[in-house]
Amino acid sequence: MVDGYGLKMTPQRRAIIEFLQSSVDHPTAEDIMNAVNERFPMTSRPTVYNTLNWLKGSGLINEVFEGGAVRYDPNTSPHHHFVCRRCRVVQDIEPELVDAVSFGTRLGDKKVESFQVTIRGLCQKCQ
Amino acid sequence: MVDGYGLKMTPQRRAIIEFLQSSVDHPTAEDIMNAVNERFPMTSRPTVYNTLNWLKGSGLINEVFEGGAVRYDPNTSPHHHFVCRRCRVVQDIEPELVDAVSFGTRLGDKKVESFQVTIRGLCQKCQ
DNA sequence: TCTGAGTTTATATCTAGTCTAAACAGGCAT
DNA sequence: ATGCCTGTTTAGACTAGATATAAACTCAGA
Repeated sequence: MVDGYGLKMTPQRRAIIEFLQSSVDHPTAEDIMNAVNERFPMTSRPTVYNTLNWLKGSGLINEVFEGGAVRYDPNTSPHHHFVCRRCRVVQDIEPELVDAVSFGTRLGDKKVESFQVTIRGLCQKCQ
Repeated sequence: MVDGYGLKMTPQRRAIIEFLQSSVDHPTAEDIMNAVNERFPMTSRPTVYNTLNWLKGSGLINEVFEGGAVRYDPNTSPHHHFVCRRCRVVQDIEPELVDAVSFGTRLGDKKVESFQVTIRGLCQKCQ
């Protein structure tokens, strides 16, 4: 998974990678730290974050939901959001501009209540 | 905006609501607190959060991005995510299950680089 | 005026994540 | 083998975002 990315393999990093590869439930950094500490007690928090940020930078893993502060939107009609990678501005996207995601109220076993499309890229100013 | 929701109007709440209504850029709680404090110095952080949570519960505003911990996903192929409202589990949704969002590499003035669909509802166990 | 429900405030606390400095480990030249 | 250099790990301090608690305040209604 990692060869060729210039990463020096260490037991801690191997444990983090193996845990991620075996996981199916999108663990948080905390989950990962707990799991790795069962095999390598005393693996420190910064090591976990260092490794995760590095794997992310190499494109080997993705962040599913960005953390950071919650943002509030007074527009409660259905619409989507565009986030600029550079300046972080968030702009509303009217739904008709997007080829609507359309599916029933069920998705396999799941009862769908709402969905949100987050589009990422560069805004006009940042291009 | 608020009449009929059983909310008692106070200057702080009015300022928060008016600021939100005039905003187009999805402010954070911090942004809101700073803005309200220009009109009502010493409006405390808990008051801002109380009011926001209350407006959210009344459906008058939406949270655009959930805060909380970042989650990591070793699956780097394009796919979407389902989040259960009750148990918070996150499951991968293969893209072919969703009527794909399709649009060009431009959306008006914006350069689109990626997009992510987050579907919310109840998972099988929680229904 | 008094009372009490609801609101605001200050403060403490919690969680997620980053920064810094010191200790440590391994590879390479001498 | 010894010493140096680079990169890694660790502990601990720190920051930001958010919540909990308890005391003080406000104001409508008796």
